Amino acid sequence: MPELPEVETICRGLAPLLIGQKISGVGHSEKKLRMPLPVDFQGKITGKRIINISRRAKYIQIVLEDEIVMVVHLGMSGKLIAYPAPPIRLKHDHVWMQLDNGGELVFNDPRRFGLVAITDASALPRHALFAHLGIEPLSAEYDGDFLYKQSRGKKTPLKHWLMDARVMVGVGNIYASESLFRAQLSPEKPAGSLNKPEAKRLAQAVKAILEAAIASGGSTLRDYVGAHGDAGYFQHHFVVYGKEGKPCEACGHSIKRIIQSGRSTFYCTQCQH
DNA sequence: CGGTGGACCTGCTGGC
DNA sequence: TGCCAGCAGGTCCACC
Repeated sequence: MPELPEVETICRGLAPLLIGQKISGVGHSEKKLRMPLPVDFQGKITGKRIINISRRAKYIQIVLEDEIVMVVHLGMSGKLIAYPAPPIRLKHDHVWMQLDNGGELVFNDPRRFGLVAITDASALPRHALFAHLGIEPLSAEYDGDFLYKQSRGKKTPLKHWLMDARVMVGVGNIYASESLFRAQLSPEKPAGSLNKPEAKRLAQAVKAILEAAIASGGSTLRDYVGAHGDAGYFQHHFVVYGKEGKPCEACGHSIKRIIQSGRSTFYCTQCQH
């Protein structure tokens, strides 16, 4: 479901609602998520105060007192919502945490590709979920030179390469297509065939798309909502994603949909090479 | 090692 | 109206 801009939006929305609150009670379903909940999940977080909220890749990190970090990944369909008062239990609610201001933080995920984990802050970088993650695309180190070097020798199509979290994190199916259109690069072009100007264009395009999406509060397609349960609106700015058969806004040529690694890719065969 | 394809889930939509 | 194929914003793992 959510890519970097959606996760970032959720973190920014949750921070003022959660920081300083104490988790006074915890409940959970018995359904298996991508990973089982930690042993003694309730015991590990009950009574802890929330110190900070941050994002790494598509993971939400909720830092608790005593150097404990609760990690939440939303998978394809997850939501993490802070309610001002205890809500009615919904189908697919998997974890709910009462806060000492009377509110409740709820993780709901119909498809259960998401997860909730607990780790020590000091162990976080070496945690299996984080150890092999690539660069943050909004960091200063992410630039044309980086992409050029990383892509040498790679035959992988650009679209798939952009979504490889071992190279760079946060770019998913929507923003990969949108970024490649902006960079005027074909999703089928082998990553290793990028020249330096193309790599620079791609780095700038990815940053620009992600930043614009964050500024719009992310994209709401089916069911993504932010921390307050509200929708983003970057979907209205999609240029190619979901636009199969529609005219390219640059040249008027019909937008094409292809399948790459089992996922839909949208692009303009006239503008992108 | 690199690349592909499937697995993990539920829910919604569109075509018949 | 009902049914079913196809599709969905992610990640991991087995296999060639």
